[in-house]
Amino acid sequence: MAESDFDQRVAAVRRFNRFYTRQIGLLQESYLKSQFSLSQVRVLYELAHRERPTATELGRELGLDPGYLSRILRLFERRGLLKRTPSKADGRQSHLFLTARGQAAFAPLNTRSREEIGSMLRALRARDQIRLVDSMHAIEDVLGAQPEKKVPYLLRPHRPGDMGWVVSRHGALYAQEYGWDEAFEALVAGIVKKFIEHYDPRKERCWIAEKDGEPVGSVFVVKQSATVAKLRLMLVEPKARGLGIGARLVDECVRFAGQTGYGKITLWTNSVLRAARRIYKEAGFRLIRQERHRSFGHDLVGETWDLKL
Amino acid sequence: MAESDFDQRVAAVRRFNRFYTRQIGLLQESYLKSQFSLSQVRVLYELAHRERPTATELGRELGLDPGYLSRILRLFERRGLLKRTPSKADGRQSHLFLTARGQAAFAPLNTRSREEIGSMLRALRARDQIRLVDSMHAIEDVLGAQPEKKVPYLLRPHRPGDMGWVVSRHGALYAQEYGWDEAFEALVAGIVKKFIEHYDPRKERCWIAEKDGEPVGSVFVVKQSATVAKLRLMLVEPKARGLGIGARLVDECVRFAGQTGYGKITLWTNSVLRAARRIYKEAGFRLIRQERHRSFGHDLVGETWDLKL
DNA sequence: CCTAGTTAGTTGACGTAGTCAAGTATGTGT
DNA sequence: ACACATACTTGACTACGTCAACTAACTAGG
Repeated sequence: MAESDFDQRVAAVRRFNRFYTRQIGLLQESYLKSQFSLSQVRVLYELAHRERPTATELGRELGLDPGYLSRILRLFERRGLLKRTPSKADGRQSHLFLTARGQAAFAPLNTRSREEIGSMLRALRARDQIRLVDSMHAIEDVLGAQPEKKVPYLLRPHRPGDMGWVVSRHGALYAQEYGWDEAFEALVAGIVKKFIEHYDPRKERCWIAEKDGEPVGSVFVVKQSATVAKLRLMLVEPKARGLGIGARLVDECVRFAGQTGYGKITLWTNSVLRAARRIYKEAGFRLIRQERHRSFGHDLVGETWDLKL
Repeated sequence: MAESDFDQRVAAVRRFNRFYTRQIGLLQESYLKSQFSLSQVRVLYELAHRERPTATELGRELGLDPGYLSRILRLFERRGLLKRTPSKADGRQSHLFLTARGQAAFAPLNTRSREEIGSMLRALRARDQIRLVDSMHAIEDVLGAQPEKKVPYLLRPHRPGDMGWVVSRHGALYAQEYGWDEAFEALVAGIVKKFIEHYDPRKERCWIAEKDGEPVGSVFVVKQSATVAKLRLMLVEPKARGLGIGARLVDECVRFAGQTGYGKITLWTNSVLRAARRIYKEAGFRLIRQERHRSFGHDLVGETWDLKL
């Protein structure tokens, strides 16, 4: 009796595997239209969601043959999607990360996948959606999905629509959190306008942090002079704070500025922005000077921070 | 708020897909050791569990390219694993079915897969097993797995261990259902012994019906003379009745006898075996003669049934 | 400090699984 | 009777993925 129960469970699991094999097959069809194979997309995904993993780490996670993976990575590197930095701890390893171009290549795949799942889900009643998601969690839980160390957000270059978001969220959040008036939103709008009009892709950059498909953070690097980069408009949505997104954004800017050949990166902020100040400090910026000013309807202390590259 | 919930659900489904892609990858590794590719195994599985499907039906179910499937089927046919009978309803289609050899080739794969899932499940606590299976059911339910038309059993040729099962289950079931004494089990043992000792693979055959990995039915075709085949020892476990296993077993015998070149298939049964009699009748057998006899502790009416091939 | 053994990653050689497009024969709708 | 769809089949192709051999760097033990 108990044994027969067990056999039925085995049969149920096998049936589910067949069912889901097919299901995954259907969902993966979209990759066929892209320039990447399924394995390549999986690698891209992991690269976009991990903190500078090593090749072995990826191979283990995805169950890929090391040789095969090595080739995929080499291809990505040749196409300029990927860079490596040698590991300090272990000379055999490298830490891998997507370049802006790699992030840009991944973004549409990611979006399409999300849209497909979204439209599949939308076809279900809300309670079925919940039942589905709960069941999936239960399975992952039982089968011991390790509590993923992946970062739950991803960075990507800006694209149409992002600039409006940057302006409106800066306006809304600073109003809400510090009571700043519309003058600030206007200032941001001006910065953004200038960025777009004079955008120099070789020397300037914008990153948007995305979580569950929504923008939740931004940062800009603009050229102040041939040797000085300026970091601007760093923002993280309240609901996405505590994930290290701010630090990651700043980190990305510093790395970019370093690689691009700037000698220094500078930024201007205000003393009331405590969280941001801490991030700059941790990233290695030094406070250079302060000055009082009245802006956005408040008396503020402006600060200039620098980092030598 | 509601939209953010929705995004999180999409993210959860995507995470599960990644997780299960890997999971399935792990479970499928065993096929690498076999002589078949994953797709071939999937095709074999469907062939073993469906009633004479057409190629299109398989292709649709498995999501395979028709050309690719056609090649797989041709290969199976060349290896003698598969036969086709032209469809009467549609001249373009054929109905596919595994030969005994095909069933024999599939059986060990099936067993290994079941063992692997079994050992994975055994590593879980009973309540986690239940939670897993329930969740899988929920997912299939929500995602609308069509209420599978597959037969929940499969036929395979006999293998070591089966004969003991045939003898003991005949003994036990006839004792339980009709009160027959041990003389019947002895008779069965004699038949089985003779079958094994004189087994002629070209002209004789045994099928075991299996459900959830357990034998649940049997039937034998033995050579009575050069032109007459004899059907013997048809049995279906009570818990597996109502699935059409009996009819399928008899069907298989008739087909085999026909293909093998016999002119007639005959069988001997007793009038009390109502269910079996009906199956024989439906398969096209005609009652040839009856005779009273006392056997196994009861007064019985023996019957001989024939079918011209 | 040396050695043996392990691990990270790379490369070459290879086969076949799977795709795509064109073709044949049969069936279906108007 | 016609066009159009469907059920396969076949040929041609390739890139996906496997396997084994190799180098370089790390680790452990005496």
